[in-house]
Formats: sequence, C-alpha cells, structure tokens
Amino acid sequence: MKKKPVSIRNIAEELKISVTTVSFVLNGKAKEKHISKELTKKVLDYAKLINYRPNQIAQSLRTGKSKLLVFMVEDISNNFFSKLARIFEDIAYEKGYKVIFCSNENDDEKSNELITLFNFRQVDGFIIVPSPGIKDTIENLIKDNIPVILLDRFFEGLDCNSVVIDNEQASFDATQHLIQNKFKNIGFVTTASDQSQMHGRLVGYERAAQENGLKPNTLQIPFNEIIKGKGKEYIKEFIDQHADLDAMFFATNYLAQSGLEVLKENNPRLIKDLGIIAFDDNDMFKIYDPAITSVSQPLLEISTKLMEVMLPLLKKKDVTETSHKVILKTELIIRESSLQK
Amino acid sequence: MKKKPVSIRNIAEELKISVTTVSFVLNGKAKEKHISKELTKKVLDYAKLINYRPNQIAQSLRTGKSKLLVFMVEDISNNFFSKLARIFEDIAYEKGYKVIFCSNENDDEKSNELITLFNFRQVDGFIIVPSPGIKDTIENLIKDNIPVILLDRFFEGLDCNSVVIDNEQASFDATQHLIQNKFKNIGFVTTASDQSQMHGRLVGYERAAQENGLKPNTLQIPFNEIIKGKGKEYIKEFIDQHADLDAMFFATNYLAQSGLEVLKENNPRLIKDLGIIAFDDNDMFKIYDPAITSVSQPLLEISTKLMEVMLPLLKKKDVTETSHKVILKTELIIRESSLQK
DNA sequence: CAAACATACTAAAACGTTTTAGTATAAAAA
DNA sequence: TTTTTATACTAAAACGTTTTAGTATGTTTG
Repeated sequence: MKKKPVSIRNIAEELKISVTTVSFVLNGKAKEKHISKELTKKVLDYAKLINYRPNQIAQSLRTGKSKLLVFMVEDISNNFFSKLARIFEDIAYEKGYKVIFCSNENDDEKSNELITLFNFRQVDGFIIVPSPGIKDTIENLIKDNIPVILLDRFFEGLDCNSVVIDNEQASFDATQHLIQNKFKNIGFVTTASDQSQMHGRLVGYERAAQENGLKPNTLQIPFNEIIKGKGKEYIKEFIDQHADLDAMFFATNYLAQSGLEVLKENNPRLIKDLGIIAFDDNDMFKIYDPAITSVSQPLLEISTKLMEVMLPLLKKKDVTETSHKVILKTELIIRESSLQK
Repeated sequence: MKKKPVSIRNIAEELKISVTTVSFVLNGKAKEKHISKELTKKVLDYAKLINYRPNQIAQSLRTGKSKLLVFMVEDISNNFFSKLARIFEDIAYEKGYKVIFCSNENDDEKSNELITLFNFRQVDGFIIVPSPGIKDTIENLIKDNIPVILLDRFFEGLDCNSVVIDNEQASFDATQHLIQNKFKNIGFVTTASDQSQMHGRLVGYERAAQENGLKPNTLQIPFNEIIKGKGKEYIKEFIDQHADLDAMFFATNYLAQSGLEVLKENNPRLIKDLGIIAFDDNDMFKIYDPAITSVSQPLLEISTKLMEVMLPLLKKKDVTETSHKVILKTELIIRESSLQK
C-alpha cells in the first residue's frame, strides 16, 4: 500500500526541534535565521537520509506559486509547435518549472476555456499563441498581474510581452529569392486572417512583388474552410485558374502540406517545374524530390527568449511595468525547389 | 494589481452561513447532507454570480488528488508522439485532467529524474513510454500504489498495465506485403535494442522472411550511435555493402527519415527502384515521390484505451489488483513505394 | 550595570479546501 | 411523555508547508 511520504514534521519530531527550524534550513535560510552550523548539518543529513521531498502542493498553497507554466499553442501536433515545445520543455525544467502544453486550435472559445481552466491561479505564467479574438482575455490576465508572453503573433494596440519573428522580412526575403531565380509569377497561398503573423507574411510578399514590378497573385483561404479540410480544393482551383504560375510560396506549413498534396495528385510534373517555398521547415523537406526550400524559424532562440522574458516576470510584483517585445530573424534554407529551373 | 480570487469563505460570509455548507453544496452533496433546496439554490446562484472557481491547489492538498497526469514519451517532437499527445490531451481534458508532457529521450537517468521530479505525489497517474532500464522504478511506482500505464513497449516479467500494438504481426504483415510484391532481398533497418517493441518488429520480419524461404538481412544500429547522429553512416555502409538489396523496411520513423536522407544524398535512383516501407506514418509520406508505404498505428484507439484503463485506476484504492494489457492492431497503408516495380 | 544587540530557536497562524463529528430543532414512534 | 429518527446546519481539524512575531539566552556597549 501507498506509504505516506515523509513530511517536514517527521523530521522535526525525529530531531526534536520545531518545524520552523527545519523549514528554514531546508530553504537555505539557516544563516539568515541564525540556525547553528551543527543543527543545520543535522537537519540536512537527516533529510537526505530519509530522502525527503517537499510536498509541492502544500508549498504552492502557502506561497501561491505552483511552478507550473502553461504553453498554449495552436496545435501541439504541428511540427513547428512540437519542436518548439520539446526545446522549451528542457529550458523550463532546468529552471524548476513544469510545463503544461495545450492546443487551442486557433479558436477563441477553446482558448478562453483553457485559460479559465487554469484558473488564473494555479499556474505561474502563460505562454500563448493567441487565437484572433482573445485580446480582452489577455488584457484581463495582465490586469490580474499574471505573467503572459504572446508567441508567434501579437495584438496591435495591446501592450504585452511577445516573442515573434520578423514575418514581413522573412516573407520579403523568400519572395525576393524566388524573383532572383527568375520566377515571374509567384502565387502566394495564405489564410484569410488578419492575425499579425499572417499579415506580416502577406505584406512582405506584396512588397517584394511590387518592388520588382511584379503583379501579386494571392490566394487567401478562410480559416474555417481549412478546418473543414477544404484547403486542398481552394488550392486546386487556384492552380487550375492560374496556368501561368511559375512559383508558389506557401505561408504556413499546413498549407505547404496541402499544396504539395494537390500537386502530387493532379499535376505531379509541376512539383519539379514550379519554384516552391514553404514557411516553416520540416525534416522531410530535405529528402523531398526536389528538396523544398523553406523559411526556418530559430526554435532554440525563440525558446530561450521566452524563458528569458518569463523569468523576471515570475519574480516581479508588478507585471505591467515594462513589456518586452522580441522580434527574431528567420533563416531562408535554400534547397532545390526554389532554384532557377 | 492582482485581485484576490473569491474563496469559499467569501461566499459563506456573504450569505452568513458556514463554509461547510457552502462546500457541501458546491460539491453536489446538498441532498445527502440535508441542505435545504432554498439555501442550496442561494449558494449556487451566488457562486455563479461572483464567478467562483475552487482553488485546485487547496483541493489537491486536502484530497491528495492533483488532477494531473504525466505523459512521458521518448521525444514529444517526434511526429508519432506529438500526434498521440494531441489526441490524448483532448480526452484527458474532457475527464477533468490536465496533462504534463515530458520527453525522456529513451534514457534511464532522465526517466528516473523526471519520475522523482513529479515526486510520487503531486501527480495522479503516469503514462510512460519506458526507457530500457527503468523496470525497477516502475515496479516501485506500482508498489507505492500509483497508477501507471506503459505505452508502446513493456517489460517482460513485470505485471503492469500497458497499451501497445502487435509489433510482430505489424512487421510480419509489412514484410509479407513486400514479398508478395516480388521483393526478394529485403533489408531491415532497426536499432540494436531489446525493448519489447523493437524485438517484436525484428521477430516479425525474420519470421516472414523465413516462412518465405528468404534470407533475413538486418542492420541493427546501436542506440547511442543514433543519438550521436551516426545513424546515417551505418545505413550508408549497409546499403553500399548490400548492392543486391531490392527493398528496405525501416523499423522506426526516425530510421526511415535517416534512410531516405542517405538515399537522397547518395543513390537518388534507388528511392524509386527499391521497395520501401516505414514504421509509423507521416503526413509527408503521401506526398513523397514515390509515396511511402507505412505501418500506421491507431492513434485515436491508443489514446482512448489509455484513458479507459487509467480512469478506473485513478478511482481505485489498490492499483495492483488487476492489470490490463491492451494490444492493438496496426494498419498497413499501402502506397507506391512498396508496389512491384 | 543597565541597555542594546546578536544569536539560536520556536509557537502559531495562514494558505483554501474537505470532512468528521458534532448540535439544534422538529416530526414520528413507542 | 419519552425516545427515536429525520432534517438542517456548523465548528473545527486536517492536508504540509512558509512566515510572522515572538522568547530565551548570551554578549557588547556606553
């Protein structure tokens, strides 16, 4: 049967001292609280002997800190987010934090539900890839003095910590690269979303096209159609109606996936003939034929920055003082698919 | 500044009744404890009005239940595990449990560290993809009456709940399929591991070869060499030294990844000429050229079974009574790569 | 030599719940 | 009438910590 774990009280009783003393020693406050060297050692030794582990829940109740962080992304099974999670996990554990991952599917209701579930309370901080309509919820979290960092996208006009990439520049560079490789009619496949990251990607593409005197050619698929699995139909129609396309730039990894599926099913030749770039790298891209050029986000850097911004917030009394807005650079990984044919 | 959340005490004071009563009502014990209908309604209404949420930490301290599950896999960024996690997440939330994901990298030390970190206490149950040498640790968890389910692999001679697939059959079927498509010299690339899942896969392959009068041709790469990133070198050498291979069967998704990389880099023609099957499906496989045949695990079924086995364990006083060993069937998704050339 | 300070330690409250063991009243049974 | 039973409610302990506000000594200091 489950043997009860040893508590601070057991130690106190065994050594015939008070729990207060034990607690002080165990929390490294022996010096400060004038506990003698001998007693300190005695406590430490005994605690080690019986393999004492503090009950985190009791600690949390008393201190109000749970040592839990929530890492809320769009979909944890998406390659980009799971890779990010894996790295963040390690960094957080190193600092003594455990991480609860969850997926909001870019849906407002689900986001709000999850945030209330974590109850404004039992969790020390939130890292959130926000769905489009939860600006108010985020604002309330901040008002309640709860550490929040927005990831991947942010809200215009909301003063909140964020770690994002320079989407416009990334998109501009990718488009520019295609143009330099003599592609003249580049289709841009994106979501009909005005979230900051998608907006940046669209603007970057349009600016590059314009600066080079090319006509932008954009397909914006409504997000709920993508959810319903209709993405491929939109892309197919787009390709069919634009026979003059010589390149395609997919604004997200799932759009690239869908796009390649459509090509594979309907116009396999085009996969080799078109210039292709995908946003977000994927291990599979380098073994594809042709290997797919991609815009790669700096996963390690993103995770590191997240923790770097989070840690001071967890210490602070007032979260609203200053907010950090980190913008990171991406890397264009040039492979066969975007080179001049 | 952070406004203190409302507590049960606030409700009690406002309504001038005891906290006990409030607690009974809020826990749906009004009937049983003879609380009058009117008072019950009053409490419920007021709780709703002020948007009361119980402090989970206090609840946990008192009840000893944290409503947290640990889902420990080899690597959460591995497509198979992240897909599984995404599904399990939803199922668990539905039942009121939150999930902490973590990655043990199939390393014993890391596994043990993580398990002690969760402290035998603050977590209600464990779902574990065990590294090879933690049989004792698992045994101790069970002795301490903590719910554990092993996932993907199990330990011979340890009576513990598990949810796994029929690896031998899956591997046998895949090999058989290649043979039916006239492949006669099938290379099997696996890890030099005696973990149950890898053992099953090897045996299934060998049995199929033998039953068809073919000579098995196996490459077993030591796990630590794979960690060091040497996997590709082993595979390259294997291919170079076996010029007569007409098919390859990769026993894990990362081996398939490495194998395809090797082929792409050194013998791109072989990708089309060889018969190829990979264990574990990947979204990218269907858009590969040729589309890759794979052994697909029933993710939804696995997650459902996990929760189905876990829930009664969480209720029970004694976890050791009976153990469920669930073995699920896989599906061979036949695509171009394994068809007769 | 009293006042101030430093050292070594502790009692008890607090965190927000749940639950045990009640009390008080009214209705039913003996 | 007295006892039992049912109804409606509650005081207080408990979960395992941390922390505040102490006490009891011994040591300096003016």
